[in-house]
Amino acid sequence: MSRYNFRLVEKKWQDHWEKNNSFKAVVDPKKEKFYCLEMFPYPSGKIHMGHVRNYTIGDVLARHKSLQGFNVLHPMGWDSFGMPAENAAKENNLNPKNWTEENINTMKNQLKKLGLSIDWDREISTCSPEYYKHQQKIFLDLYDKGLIYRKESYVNWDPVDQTVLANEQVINGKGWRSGATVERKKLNQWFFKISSFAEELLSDLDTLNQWPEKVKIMQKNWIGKSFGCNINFKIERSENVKSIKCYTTRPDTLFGFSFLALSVDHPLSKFYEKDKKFVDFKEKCSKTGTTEESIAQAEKIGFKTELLAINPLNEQEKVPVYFANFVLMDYGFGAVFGCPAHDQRDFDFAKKYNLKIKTVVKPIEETDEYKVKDEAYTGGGVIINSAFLNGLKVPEDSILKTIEILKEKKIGDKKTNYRLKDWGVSRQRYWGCPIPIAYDDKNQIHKIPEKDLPILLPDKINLKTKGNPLDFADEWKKVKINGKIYIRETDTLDTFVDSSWYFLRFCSSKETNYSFNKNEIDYWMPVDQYIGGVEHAILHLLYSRFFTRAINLNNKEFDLKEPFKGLFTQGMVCHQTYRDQKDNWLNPEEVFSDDGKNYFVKNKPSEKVTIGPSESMSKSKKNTIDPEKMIESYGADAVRLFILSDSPPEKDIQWSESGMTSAYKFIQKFWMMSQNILEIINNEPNQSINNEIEIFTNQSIEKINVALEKFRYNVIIAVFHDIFNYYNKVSQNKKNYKNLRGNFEKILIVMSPIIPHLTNECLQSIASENFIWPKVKKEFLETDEKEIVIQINGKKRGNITINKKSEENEILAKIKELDIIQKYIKDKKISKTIYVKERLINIIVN
RNA sequence: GGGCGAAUGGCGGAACUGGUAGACGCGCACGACUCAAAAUCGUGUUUCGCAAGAAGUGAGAGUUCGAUUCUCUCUUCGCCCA
Repeated sequence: MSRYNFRLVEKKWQDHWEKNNSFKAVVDPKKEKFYCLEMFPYPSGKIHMGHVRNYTIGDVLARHKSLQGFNVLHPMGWDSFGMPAENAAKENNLNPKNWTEENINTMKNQLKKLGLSIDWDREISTCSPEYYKHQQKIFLDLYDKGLIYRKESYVNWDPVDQTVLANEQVINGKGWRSGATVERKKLNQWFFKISSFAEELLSDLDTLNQWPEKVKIMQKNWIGKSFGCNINFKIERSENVKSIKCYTTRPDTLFGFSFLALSVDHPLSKFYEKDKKFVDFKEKCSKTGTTEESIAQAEKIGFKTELLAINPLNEQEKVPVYFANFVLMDYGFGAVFGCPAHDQRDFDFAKKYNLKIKTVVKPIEETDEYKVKDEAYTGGGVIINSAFLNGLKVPEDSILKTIEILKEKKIGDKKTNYRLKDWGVSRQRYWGCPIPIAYDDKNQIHKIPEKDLPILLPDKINLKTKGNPLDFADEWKKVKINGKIYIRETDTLDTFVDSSWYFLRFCSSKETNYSFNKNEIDYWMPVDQYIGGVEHAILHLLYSRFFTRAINLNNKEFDLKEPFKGLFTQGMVCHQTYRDQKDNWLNPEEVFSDDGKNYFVKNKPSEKVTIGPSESMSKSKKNTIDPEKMIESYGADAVRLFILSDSPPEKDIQWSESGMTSAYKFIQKFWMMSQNILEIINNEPNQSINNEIEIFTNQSIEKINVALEKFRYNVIIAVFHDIFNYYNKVSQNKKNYKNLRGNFEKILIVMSPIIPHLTNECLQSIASENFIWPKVKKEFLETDEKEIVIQINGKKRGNITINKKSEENEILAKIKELDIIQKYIKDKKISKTIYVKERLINIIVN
């Protein structure tokens, strides 16, 4: 018998699927649909193991649903705008378009070698004009709906990449890509009004019952709804202002008021612009980033004004007014009241500038003499030192009661606030979707007419400019609208925009006139199962939820709010890291070991290698494994099997060579065993039925069904091994039972989502083309007899096989006769027995 | 600092709503085949103990006839937010 030649077999089936268009999805109202989507990749060059894991998980689901009779949509595309292409093109004097297209070609071929059940007819690429034309249309649509606006605002500026960064692209005050210290800069920017959907995006999380709880909590925190109060503080010693408005979530600590802090961008700042000290101070503040994190970490500094603010609850009390670096203009009104005793930030500030620290909340167990000492007290308790507020419970009663009082006194008003800010989408980059806007000489905004879309990116461009290359594309920038010459917007859209609606476009990717085909959207949407990395838990998913709502607004043709019905977030692929004696990272291929304990450098065998912890695969740590090489050495089925086998899909997986070879060995021995079974089936007819085969097969399928529902794919692989162990014994028996063929066929079908090439090859010789997912015969899941556990005082002491219909006293009588039990119960009184049906019997003696 | 989650053999991990802890795999040991090795196959493999038996799911308590599973306290680690 020949070894399994995976190269021939896998090629054969991949060609077969391609030729027959096996995975083409067509709207069919008579069939129930299933839209299975994995997050589409960025075409960076080659696929990596993370992709293999992501797309294998999705493929198993798509194939399973298809066998169950669903009409499955399983598309793939490319998130192909973005900086890596621009940077690579700059370095190598290429065109980003060519670089991207080459990568797409390579990666598409690699994905095909994995044997994925993808409808390639629907392929999209976000950098192609056929795609971004529609994105520009959507932009104009949202602009007309008032969901897009332009404003001057402070941004995170990356001085190396010369571009604006989103808050989440700033990590520890540094640009996520360049690593440069991020600065604050004021620029005209385009914004999407995501904040106007804040309440809806928050409350509708409750409807997403097939999303991981963890992701919903992350989104909830990100939206950050808070209740609070607007308070007007009267101001003394100023000719310019009579009062300043603050937002606070802790009005109940108002008696602890000891300073008022303003953002340096507060309208009041204009009266200080001639004061050199203030200008210097403002300059110093601009060195801090704009993220909450960088502001929290920076040292708290202030600029004291001559103004005094009056405590509205105690007008005798007047406190200084500062400009401070920790107050953000776009949160509340750019002004906060400082209560050092109960806010750590205010506490630090008060310590630094020697301001009063008055305790107004005490923990329940403390006396009224309690005083805050080394740090602010932010916990619950009771209000003290606060006149008519004294005794209120913090936070249950205190906040709402205080707001009521302030409202009565016409000092303040209840207010809900959100942490979620509008989404800045302008990027000073070439390789992105052009914004369909132009400006006249008075800088007035003009829409590019829809008939002139798409606005193509200029082919010829000098990428070696500082800043945005499009700013220097003089010819391209000029545009004629209604006979007048305008200047185009040269910023391009954040690539998160591209991925915020691609799942809609997949439904009708060939539709040329409209962005979507209503028929197809109505049928396919929402995505039934979305699969991807947890790193996109907040932004991509939130933006997509926003986009779907924004398109839905005032649109009778489009009836959808939540794009992703089910969400699954998979873990990362990790691998051991290696370093040489000089602490340089080493590739796994540069390392060898004779004993599996001590590792050495391959071309310098005397040099010892330091083994680091297993970390997520990354090029910088050189601990990546090339999927294509693995597929070439072991075959796609083996790679698919291994990537699913070792850990539950939501957890990180450790890549190991031994695990990979073990998967390969399984493929080989399963093939051998299958050939033996197929031979038995074809050669030796036999009329008897083997009940055991029936029971084993049905139980195995049931286990697989249960595990599939819960994405426990690693458990399915364990069942595969059980199946091999069992059928291998059956094959050694060499007896052909009447029910062997049917049962083995079912086994091959339920294994096919994970190892499709091998199973299809085997199925070809015994089954028809159109197999369906087998139904479990319940009658074979359980037998009449069952082994149950005997416990004495809760400890396991033995087993007994009983008939399921036996009564408790019958079983007990039998047990009393057993020798192994005798010694535990003789001379003792049985005070109680507990019988758990078909599970165990517990005898209590004393 | 806040939120969420995790901790089970040498390793990855299994265990339905509280009911036989360690499925399955890796590794390891021994054996078969072989002149030999690789490959393959077989047997064993939580710990202590010759055995009977005892202990055992990060630590400590609690609820229960019975706890990996529920409750409380603590430790360590991971992720997110600050």
